[in-house]
Amino acid sequence: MKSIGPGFFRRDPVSCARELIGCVFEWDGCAGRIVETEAYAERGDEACHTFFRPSARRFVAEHGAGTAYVYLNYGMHWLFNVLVKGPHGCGFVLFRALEPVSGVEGMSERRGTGKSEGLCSGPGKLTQAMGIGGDAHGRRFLGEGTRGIRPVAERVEVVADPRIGISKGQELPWRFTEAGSRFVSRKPVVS
DNA sequence: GATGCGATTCAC
DNA sequence: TGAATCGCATCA
Repeated sequence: MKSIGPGFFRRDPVSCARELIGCVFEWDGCAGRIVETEAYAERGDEACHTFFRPSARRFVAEHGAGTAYVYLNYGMHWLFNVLVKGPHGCGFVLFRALEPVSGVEGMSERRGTGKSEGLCSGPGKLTQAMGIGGDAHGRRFLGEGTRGIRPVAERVEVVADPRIGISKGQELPWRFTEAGSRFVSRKPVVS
């Protein structure tokens, strides 16, 4: 079975984020089509952790492309990123929403709800549904055991619009969603 | 050891 | 639309 390796993440973060739409993210028996991502760039992006956190800059320096960057937000939500290290710049791809494919029962259990549309429609909900926590931080996961990413099976139409929930860098259209998907955290702004 | 804040979520 | 929520990074 073909799957995406670390080489996929040795390019620029924006291309990675866009091209991950439609891929299938697998994590310990759960899987979902990636329908929403965001790109963050190490340089020149005020919204990126590297802009204001020395520890994030250290993380980039000390880890390889394809490593998981997981952190706790609002004191309660784990957010899952993949480290990108390209020749022209590094950064992260934030996984924001999935269309559940398998392991849906486990997802519902962890989320405490039965509706499939809202199971992974947000970065915090996604990690809770998949059972991803801080123990994944700094770990490689591509092709490791039951974890990995499968490439797109069919062509998908991708929409770009501004990233969500940030106070700086809003001018960059670095949020990517599958056109018309009902599984995204919010419908993209029509521009 | 103290402080401030946030790449969210859910209920109203 | 608004408030909860609290661990972590950062700085003193």
